[in-house]
Amino acid sequence: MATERLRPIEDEAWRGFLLAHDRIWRSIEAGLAPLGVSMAEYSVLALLGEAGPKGMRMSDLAERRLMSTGGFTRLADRLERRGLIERQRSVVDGRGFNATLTSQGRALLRKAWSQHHRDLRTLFFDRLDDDDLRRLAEIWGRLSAHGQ
Amino acid sequence: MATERLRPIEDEAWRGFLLAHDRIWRSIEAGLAPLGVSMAEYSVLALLGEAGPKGMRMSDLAERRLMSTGGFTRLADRLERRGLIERQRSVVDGRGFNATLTSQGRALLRKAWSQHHRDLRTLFFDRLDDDDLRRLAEIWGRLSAHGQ
DNA sequence: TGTAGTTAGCTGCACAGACAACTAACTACG
DNA sequence: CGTAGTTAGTTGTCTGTGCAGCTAACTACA
Repeated sequence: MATERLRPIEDEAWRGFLLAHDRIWRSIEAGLAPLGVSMAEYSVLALLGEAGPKGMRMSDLAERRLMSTGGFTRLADRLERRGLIERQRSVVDGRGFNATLTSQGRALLRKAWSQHHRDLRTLFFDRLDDDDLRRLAEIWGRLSAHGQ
Repeated sequence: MATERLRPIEDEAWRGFLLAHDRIWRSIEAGLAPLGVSMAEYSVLALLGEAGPKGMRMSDLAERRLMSTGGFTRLADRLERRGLIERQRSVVDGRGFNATLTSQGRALLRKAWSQHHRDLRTLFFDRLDDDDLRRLAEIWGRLSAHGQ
């Protein structure tokens, strides 16, 4: 309970983290918006793009996206309704579904990917050198480490 | 259009950023949840706490919170309905309202603040030394710089 | 093999927030 | 002073997501 005030440098590092994330996230969303995809939607297409023709299980997609399975069902519904992905009942597990990109989905992914990377460059990578990137990666590792 | 693949270190720095933010954000929300406040609600209380008895304008709060004024009206409604803040018509500008903490709000802020800082310590500050913090602050600065 | 427990995904409901349209109040300029 | 334009805040509507509860399918163990 004896939590004492943050020191200025702590405050700056923390507030900056939140602010930078917010700013960059919004910018990237705004870049994708003209293509009609949100970050959430884009990232599903990207995951399926990486997965190739065998696709991915719904639950794995939900987990990678860090969202609830309920929420992900709706997200997949939207993508399927727009003809960007397809769901097939899994052969090995009758409860599950396998999602794959349609060719339309693949086409949109290409455009979105290119936009996304362009924005990422100007917002993030152009402003950081390799030393920064290594340091960041190392810091993320420490922040995610299990114990304290 | 010649956007080439991300290098591994870029990928790691970027993905780690998103992941770390998500993880920490959720943990802090979870810490506040038993007190019945979300991060959004807490941060309004915190802003009003800093502002002192003179309070803050609705629009300034919305801006600091990086949310739409429409959305902020609802957020303020919730806090007011729970007796945590009060709105008074501004004396100097008849269109505006000034929000201030009630004593109930101040009491809740104290508890939430302490919880928030405890979590922030174990999730963030305990894992980073001053050199990390300085480096982060510097990086956030570069990421928010206007031009490229 | 049958039964108990678990898992995958879907659905109903609730809620936070965005956006656009609106009203009331302010400002500037002829 | 009056009129045109701007600003502060609210409201209606919509969308995305979480959670709890559900069904169907799987697994393990007696």
